[in-house]
Amino acid sequence: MAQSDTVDRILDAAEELFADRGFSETSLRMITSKAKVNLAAVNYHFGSKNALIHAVFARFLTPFSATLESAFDELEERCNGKPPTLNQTLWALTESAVRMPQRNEKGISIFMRLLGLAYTQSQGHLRKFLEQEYSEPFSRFMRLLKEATPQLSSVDRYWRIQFMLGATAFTMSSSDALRDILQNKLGVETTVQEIAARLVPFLAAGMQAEDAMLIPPAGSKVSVA
Amino acid sequence: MAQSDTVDRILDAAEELFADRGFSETSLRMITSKAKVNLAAVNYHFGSKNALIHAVFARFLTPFSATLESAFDELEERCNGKPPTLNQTLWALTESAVRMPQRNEKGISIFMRLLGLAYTQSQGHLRKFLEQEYSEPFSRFMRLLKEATPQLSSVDRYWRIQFMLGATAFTMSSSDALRDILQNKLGVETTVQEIAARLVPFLAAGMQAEDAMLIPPAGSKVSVA
DNA sequence: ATGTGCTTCAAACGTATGTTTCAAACAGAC
DNA sequence: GTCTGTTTGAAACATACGTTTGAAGCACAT
Repeated sequence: MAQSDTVDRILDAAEELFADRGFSETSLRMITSKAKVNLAAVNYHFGSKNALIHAVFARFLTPFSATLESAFDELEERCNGKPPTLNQTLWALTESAVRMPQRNEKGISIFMRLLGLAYTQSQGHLRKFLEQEYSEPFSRFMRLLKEATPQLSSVDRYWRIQFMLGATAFTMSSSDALRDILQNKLGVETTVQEIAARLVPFLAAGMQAEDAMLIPPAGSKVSVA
Repeated sequence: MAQSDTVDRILDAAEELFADRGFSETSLRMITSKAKVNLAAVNYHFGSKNALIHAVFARFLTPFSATLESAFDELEERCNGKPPTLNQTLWALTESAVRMPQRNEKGISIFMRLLGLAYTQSQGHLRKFLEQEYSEPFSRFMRLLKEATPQLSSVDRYWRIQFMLGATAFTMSSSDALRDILQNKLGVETTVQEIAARLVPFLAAGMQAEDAMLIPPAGSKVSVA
């Protein structure tokens, strides 16, 4: 699909294979043979496998972060002065993700899966790269979350953000498989948009949960009302 | 530490390295040199690297699933007849995890990280192994969740369980890194028990969220039919 | 002490990986 | 057409991996 330019063919193949199997488990030979290009092309065009990984992320993260920035701009303008609510902030994010121009029907799913891998697969170089390149929209999102949940302590907010990230990345990364299971079990069709629409209330509720922070003493029969 | 039996030394080293770096990124040579045993010992005692991975999981998952079963037994008995609440069910799970006898101070953290890896790192053989060996406590947990949330539709419950799994697996799989970040940023120390204690209220609140499925704010192009 | 079964050891095997090499093919400018 | 810089191609490189081998070591019953 798209143009038959070598660089793009490599990126397309790498993106899909990385999302399917992870980084270490995907060899350059798999990528180049799927892309139908010569093995040496990766090192010629990108320099190294790690640089290819960075390029795969940059290709969708750069336009996404631009879309996100303008979504935040619009949101803050619409709220003129007052901080956007948690729901508004989360919706701005998911809408930006869903509205991204997709290379194919699996686009959003691959997108999410890669983001999840970036976090869980402890590739030091990737972490460093992402932090350097995309710290701005990330911190802005964090700031909006902070302003939308002033009742939370910094520590509480930090962890709950991690929980949100996890629920999102995990669900979206395997959304294809999960959709299939649901289809077979209950005969229900589901779109990614619908998953997002179910996810956001879950996240918002969790984020705003009453803090029932009692670490139950050993032996206690816990009952959190 | 413990006995200097070769098998245990290998398991100890493998467990720690797997938790630190993932499965594919950990070589048998790293494991055997850390364990100070001969390279061939792994294949001699376990048969293959995959079998070693299974053994690492079995060593803590078998006693854990036993602990969990009895925690569920006790919980259901205590509720005599009435289904346990969502909070009770979630706490029974996390308590069982936290109370497991630890090999060292990093025990629970390694435990969680490995569980997270099992989900996120798409090792087919591991998935199959875990499903075959530990399906019973898993289905029981699912049944308890169903009884604790009768107000949810099957579809809603299905997705929200995925969200819970995701938040948990994701957070736990990178809990060390996340703890370090928190330590550096806010100077706060965190134990795994505290993370779990923060996670449970988040999950419970998300699970029981009002189904506000129509939230997309004004100006949104998302329409969830 | 001698033989037996299990365990360790150093070395090698075959395969797969990321990377490099250098000649051939190509495109566009003159 | 010829030259020039860029891209492709097949092959090799060095290294790392999981696994296998066969001899040596060991504990222990006879």
